[in-house]
Amino acid sequence: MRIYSRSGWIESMTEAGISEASASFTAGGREQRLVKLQRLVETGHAAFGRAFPDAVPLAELRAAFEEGKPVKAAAGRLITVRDMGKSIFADLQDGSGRFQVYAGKSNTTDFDALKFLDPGDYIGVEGELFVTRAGEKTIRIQTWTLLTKALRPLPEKWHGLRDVEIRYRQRYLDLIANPQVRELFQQRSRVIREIRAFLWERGFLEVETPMMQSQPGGATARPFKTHYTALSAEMFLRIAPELYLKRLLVGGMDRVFELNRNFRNEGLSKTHNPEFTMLEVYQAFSDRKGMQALVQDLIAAVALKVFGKLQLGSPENPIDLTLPWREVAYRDLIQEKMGADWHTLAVGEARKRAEAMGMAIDPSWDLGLITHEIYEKTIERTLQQPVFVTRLPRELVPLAKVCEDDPSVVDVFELVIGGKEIAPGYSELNDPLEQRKRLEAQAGEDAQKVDEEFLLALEHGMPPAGGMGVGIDRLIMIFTGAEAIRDVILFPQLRPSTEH
RNA sequence: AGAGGCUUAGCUCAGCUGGUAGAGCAGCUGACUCUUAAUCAGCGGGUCGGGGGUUCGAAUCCCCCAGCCUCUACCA
Repeated sequence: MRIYSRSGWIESMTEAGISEASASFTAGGREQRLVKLQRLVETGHAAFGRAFPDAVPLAELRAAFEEGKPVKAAAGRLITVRDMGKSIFADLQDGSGRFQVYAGKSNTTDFDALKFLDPGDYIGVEGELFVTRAGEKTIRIQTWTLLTKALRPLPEKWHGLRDVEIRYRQRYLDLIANPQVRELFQQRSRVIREIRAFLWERGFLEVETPMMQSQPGGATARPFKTHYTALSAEMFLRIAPELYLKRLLVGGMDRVFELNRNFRNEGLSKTHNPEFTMLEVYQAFSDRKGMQALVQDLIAAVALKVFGKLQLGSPENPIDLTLPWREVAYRDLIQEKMGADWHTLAVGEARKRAEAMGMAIDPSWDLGLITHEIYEKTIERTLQQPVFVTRLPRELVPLAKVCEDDPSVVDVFELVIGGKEIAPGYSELNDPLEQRKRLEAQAGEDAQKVDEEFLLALEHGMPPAGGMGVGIDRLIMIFTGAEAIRDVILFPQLRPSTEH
């Protein structure tokens, strides 16, 4: 018998020697499921169903439950099936949750064909609501429709899916098997929506600037290279949108933001994925202080909207986002941790102390570099609660204005939460002559060239402005207590695999 | 990119000093009209990540390769 041969599944069954007479069942259940699919088709069910409109989300059925109420349409994936002969209980799962369904030989149409269903299949049902003796809210199925036959079994129902490689490579299985994973990504989506809503309400315009750039800039990072055939040009995936967003400030777009991906050709770690989501915000006539206020209001407001509270993080690393957040100058923070005399030390003495802390210090480094190494490697990770570290050494930030009272430091903040850098913000440098000097000084060491078109834009006049960026993936980690960035990215970068 | 660890059935995991590969869940057959990790009886399922070596004999010891994890490096 040949049914639905277009996709070739009947052929593969034939090749595998599977027929009605001799079902040579093998592990994994795929062949059995192909046979069951064939049986379902023979009893008049569409192999793979079409639209099943008006299906009520299962969570709504639960919320508006009334004994005896008819259910015109509900649909979902069979998760568990408890077959008791003339009576079958099963759990149906859709995007909103799970709901038990019941089929009885005396009250369900086409009852016998239910035996050909498996966990993983999608069905649509019609029936009525009732409560079982055990008190479980349930749909009594009157009629049912096969929507999709799953040819592969689900992951184990009790232990769930633990194998991290499968969880990331086949995220759909993770989402099916682990409800908390699905919930986390729902939260992520809501966070992003609330960020947009917050900024929109304050008059910011969302824009999209090039991801493919001939001159990557706005950060110091190794870019991904690609080739544009039509232009015969080498292109780069952007490492930051900053220089384009500033061109928009020059163009008179006073309040802009972009919420999108950046790409950096760097290694993987618990806190690094090569493509990551970044929010960048620019506001004309503002400055570092204004952005600091904006970012803390933004993060606290979004946390309240999505999670309903400001106490987040994990039990091991609780985080309290109650406002206002601490602000401390870089220099003072170093003194607090390293001793009041730190900034007056001779380089040799500083190196000795750093090495005594177990740090590897390059002999050529000056006091500033040694200090920053200590900040990044030991101090930053101890900053659990939100803190704005301000007044960083100017060498570290070439795109920011220097402080009025001390030109050796720049008017910036670095927001640290949970020991991780979450958001930098600056009083943006709008002096094109000074900007050129700073970029050239930095370009000297690296292969990174000066972006002449950006400087040309600045020469047309950029209003004084504050700017900031928020690492969205890391923010989600803080909010949800996730310990690895891969747990907040649906498809994190993995090495290409040829197996299976 | 460097160091260490891990890889056994579809899934979760046992497998001791080398001696014919195990369990639970999933699957198959049967029983059962209120189960919910359904239960009961029976059955099938493996290139032990891949390749090579040592050995009478390798999941187990050695070498190479691959993937994953952790740390380090580049960075947010």
